Amino acid sequence: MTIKDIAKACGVGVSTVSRVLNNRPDVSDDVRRRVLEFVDNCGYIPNNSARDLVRSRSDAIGVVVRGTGNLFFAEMLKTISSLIEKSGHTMVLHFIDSDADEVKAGAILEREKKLIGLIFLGGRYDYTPAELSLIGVPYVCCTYTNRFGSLSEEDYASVSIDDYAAGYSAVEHLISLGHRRIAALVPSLSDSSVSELRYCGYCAALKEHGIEPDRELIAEAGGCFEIPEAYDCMKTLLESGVEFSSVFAASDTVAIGAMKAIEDKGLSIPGDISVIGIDGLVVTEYANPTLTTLVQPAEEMGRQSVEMLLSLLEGAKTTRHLLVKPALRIGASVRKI
Amino acid sequence: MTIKDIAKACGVGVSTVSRVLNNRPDVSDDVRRRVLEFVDNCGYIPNNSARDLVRSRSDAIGVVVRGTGNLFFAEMLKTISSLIEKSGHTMVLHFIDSDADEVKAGAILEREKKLIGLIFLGGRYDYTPAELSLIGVPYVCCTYTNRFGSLSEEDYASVSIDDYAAGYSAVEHLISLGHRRIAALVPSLSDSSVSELRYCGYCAALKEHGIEPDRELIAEAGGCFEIPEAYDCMKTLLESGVEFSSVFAASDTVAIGAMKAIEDKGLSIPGDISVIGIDGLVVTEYANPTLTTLVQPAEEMGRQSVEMLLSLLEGAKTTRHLLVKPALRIGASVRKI
DNA sequence: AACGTTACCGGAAACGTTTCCGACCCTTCG
DNA sequence: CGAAGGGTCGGAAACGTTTCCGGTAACGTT
Repeated sequence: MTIKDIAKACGVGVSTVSRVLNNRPDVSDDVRRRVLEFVDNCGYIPNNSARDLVRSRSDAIGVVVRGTGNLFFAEMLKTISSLIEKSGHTMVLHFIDSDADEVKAGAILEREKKLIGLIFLGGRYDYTPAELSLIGVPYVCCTYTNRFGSLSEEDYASVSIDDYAAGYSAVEHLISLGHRRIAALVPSLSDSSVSELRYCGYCAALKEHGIEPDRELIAEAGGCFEIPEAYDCMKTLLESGVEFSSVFAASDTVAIGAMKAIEDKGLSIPGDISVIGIDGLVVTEYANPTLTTLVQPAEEMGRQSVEMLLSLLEGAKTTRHLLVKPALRIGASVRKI
Repeated sequence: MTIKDIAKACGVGVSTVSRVLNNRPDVSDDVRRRVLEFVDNCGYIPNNSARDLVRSRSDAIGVVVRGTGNLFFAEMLKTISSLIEKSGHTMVLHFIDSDADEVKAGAILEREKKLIGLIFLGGRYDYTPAELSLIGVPYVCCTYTNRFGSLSEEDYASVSIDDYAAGYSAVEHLISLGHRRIAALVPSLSDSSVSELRYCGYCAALKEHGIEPDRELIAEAGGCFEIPEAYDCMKTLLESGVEFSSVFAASDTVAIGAMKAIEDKGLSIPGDISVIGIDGLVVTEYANPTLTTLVQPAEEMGRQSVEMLLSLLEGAKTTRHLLVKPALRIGASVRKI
């Protein structure tokens, strides 16, 4: 069944059928109705390859995910996937390693699959306009904030929580409960704007309250917010003998690893050490103890990313930047001292 | 840059270039080398739309995931995605709700995207040959075992752990440590072969050891191995006043929810109640207490699924069935009584 | 020497759509 | 009454590839 068959069956030309199917004007209501009615009943499935060929582009939106051990992305992916589908597009998913270059990966993907748009999940912090110009289609950087000014506002679109505020709030919460010696567990700072910003929030909150950040309390975990790396990192910190009453984990997955390391040392949470995370993963609501964390709404952010990309695809010239406010979710992993 | 350009540049015909690019015979070594050399240096990107159009099929493999809250699938997806990519195909991911029909969804997806193959993650237990015949391309049912004989071996291909054995071993482990009153927490039995089989393993192990399964100890959670549903289900069971010393959770996510419910009631694990799961999620290695579970190797199973599908695509007539043996991972959530 | 076979190659059709262009009819206006 | 213009439509080119088919040259066989 092709549009040629439809044309023949309806006694019209193929171009007319094409116009009807694409909601174009220049078709009389009478013909439009006739064609539409026939199409509805004949089980016609458009041939995307043919459309893509002549338009020399596809209907696919690429999603590049960096940091696959990060459960937060898994939570977002479902929303993103279903919204992309609902909008009539196809999602092309691409996982990359934490040390890979997502812009390059996205650019390759774009050309190979003839993407019309891209969503990046888990960004570095040091994009340059030159790099980004490799990408020839609209894109949204989700989970990325250009806090360090390597880009101007018009260079990109973004959806993220205010990672700086999240780090700041987390630490402020600890301080408000009497903590002064607060360790920080952050994934490779240079790899991610998220990590970097949350760390900066940590430092700022400390300074704001008259506490000088202590190099000894800052542990840089490898990887991309993965649990095992966080565990190892926390273990090393504990064995270093440095004193602290609480841990600021740069993400919930990091917190999960950290909590385990603490417990394995025979220490209790929050009895001996308090732990706070950022992300608000579902699973940490069911952890023991329940993690106190700053929630970034996965579904909301996924939805906003897709909607923003779609509006860019429709030609909206105003590249927007959405900064969601993180919300404190009080668990049982932090105590007053 | 098209193959026509390449043909012109190399002084050969387009069909020759096409043959070279597709590794076809009937090309002299000399010409082949010349074309290949040129192609390597000119940054040619094949136009998939054109290829798909003339072949009237794409290069895409569909992955239909049912039960999105199940973290196990998230762990598999990365492997599946990267292997599909590495094989030169495109992955089309499709999440469906726990009450949706994955065969129908797969069939639609197949036609719309002109898929060449499908992988199903999270299957029902009651497929019929008639239903499956809706799917016109090779497919692999991952996480599905045709234990109930509605299908014959040639009707499908599958990769899964021996879910029956997993349920059996889990319960046997509990019994070997002195447990006799073992509650079972299973997601909607009728929805999933996995759930059903693990439950059967549970019953069989009990009977084998002279314990009659007690209806009161069996709690059916809604949903698809989701944490919150499991929590609610466990909570209800605890409040029902039935006595038991341990819980057989049909999956690790179920176990996570169950453990939380138990702790929220002020009971300790494994002090008051032991918990055993199935899946071997990374996150449960870092739970408190570490979950005792039967590991199904996510990466291995993802790899096998893709490889099996690829071999089917190459025309292998032997539909295979892989049944991975689950491995007991001892944690701290079960105690001897 | 004639013929068959093999290896290699190029031309051209075909895939199903979009879109450009021209054509037709009808209305309106000078 | 003729021209202009808008509304409606169909034909055909074009997109870039694969594949069928036919052709040529070289070589071996009878």
